[in-house]
Amino acid sequence: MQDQSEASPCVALDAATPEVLGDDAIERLRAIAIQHGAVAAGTRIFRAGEPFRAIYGVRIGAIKAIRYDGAGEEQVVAFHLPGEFFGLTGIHSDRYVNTAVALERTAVCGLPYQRLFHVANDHPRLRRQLMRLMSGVILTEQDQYAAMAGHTADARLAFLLLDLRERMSRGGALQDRLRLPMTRAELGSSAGLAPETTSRVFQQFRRRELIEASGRNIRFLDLAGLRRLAVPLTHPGDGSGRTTAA
Amino acid sequence: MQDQSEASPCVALDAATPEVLGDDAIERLRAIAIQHGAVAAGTRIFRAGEPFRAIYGVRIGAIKAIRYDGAGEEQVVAFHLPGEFFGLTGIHSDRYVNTAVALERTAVCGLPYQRLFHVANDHPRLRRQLMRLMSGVILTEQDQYAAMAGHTADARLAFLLLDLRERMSRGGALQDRLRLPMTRAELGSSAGLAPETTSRVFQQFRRRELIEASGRNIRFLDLAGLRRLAVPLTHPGDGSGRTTAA
DNA sequence: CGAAGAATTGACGAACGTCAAATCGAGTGG
DNA sequence: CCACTCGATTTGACGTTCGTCAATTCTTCG
Repeated sequence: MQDQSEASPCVALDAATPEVLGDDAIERLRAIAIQHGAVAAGTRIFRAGEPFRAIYGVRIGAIKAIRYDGAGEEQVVAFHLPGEFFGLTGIHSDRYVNTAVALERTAVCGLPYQRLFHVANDHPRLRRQLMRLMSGVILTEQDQYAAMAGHTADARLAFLLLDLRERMSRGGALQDRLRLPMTRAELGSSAGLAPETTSRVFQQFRRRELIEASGRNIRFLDLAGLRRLAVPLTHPGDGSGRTTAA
Repeated sequence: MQDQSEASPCVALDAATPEVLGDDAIERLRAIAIQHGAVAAGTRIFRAGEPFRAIYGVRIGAIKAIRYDGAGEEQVVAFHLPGEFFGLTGIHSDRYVNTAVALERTAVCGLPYQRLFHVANDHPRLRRQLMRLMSGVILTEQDQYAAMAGHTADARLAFLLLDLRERMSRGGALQDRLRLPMTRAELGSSAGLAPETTSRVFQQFRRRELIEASGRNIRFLDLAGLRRLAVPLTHPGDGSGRTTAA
């Protein structure tokens, strides 16, 4: 279930091991994957409206997927962390619909879609893995939606923090410290909250001794308390972990 | 682009014509598709936690995908209209994560996933179509999310009504009348709003002469006005229509 | 060291949820 | 066919939550 994201998530699609995909598929994926070097914070990987060419995996760093609201206001649609894939919506539209921006120094790898499709032509197990990957993205999307709709600012942010904690500890034990790659404003935007509200909820969490937070550095003090606040996300009979996001 | 949903959306995957899929693929899809008879409102197609077997398409009627919030409160995740597919999240989890309930007299067709996968083994174009389908679902999910997050009740409901109008006129010209398959409470829940708020916004729309509404029957009086209210959904350089939803 | 952006804090008002009660409407059994 | 009944919808009153505007402090990076 764990992976070595830093190596290349594009070759370990959705945490698939070589045993799952087969050596030949791994080999050919490696051949078509484009390993991009690290880029600075603020770099755009692609922009909304550009023709779709490849899906991307995060190797190091973090990505935000954003849209521009009517008034040109930025709205965060999702965050993408190491081991996760993004740009998948382009498959349907032949164009990217979101803009992808690096939140910090970030390295991604690209899988040109046409070539990926050709490789999949020879590898049923890769095909199955791709379907699982996309299904997992739909799932995370729905989880996020359900966690936000109709809940208080407390519940949304508690959910987001716990979610980020899980996703940022891929392949290792869950940490009780983490460094957020995004600003309060970006975190709030992804939860449909104003920056000030986000900041106030952080203060409240501190007062209640649920977390310590100095700037972007977070320390979890009371996980049980946070979980009580957050939306439960009842996946009945679910023992498995989370998946990559769009 | 149009389809004959009532015949069988399972054979016209995501509005794919026979020319797109090829006659043989169509034939084999027809062979594995299970055409279920119409069921009464309130019937559960599947429940969260049940083992995943098939993805479903809506032929006639409407489906709501729901989850149960911590306190056992029902939360609407999505609506599914004729021609659209649901149950796709099961691919990842091997279980259904939502419960699917018929909102009115509804007929669906099932595509057993293992068999579908086998058919796709022989048909690259079907594989491509499946990827497009799932990508489209991710896209609609994100659209919905972006339209709800951080916007007023007015904007959310205006968006939802316009969205339902488009989706309920598949294959035909857009109607300015439609009959909503869901209650105010369900509509509100899917937008993260209380039933009372939903009702009040409807009253406001009536006073402003944006719509007529008696019970579930809606008539659009001022589309331009509604669009001004609703969230723009800027898909830059986008001339295409919408897609099926999860 | 300085500057620009990020985070915090306060005050205020608008938007929305909650509780409660009244009305409407569709389906049902007699 | 009609009265009845249960749920859906509406309406009102009220309190809470959250967004907005504005000012201040803190960080980070050049």
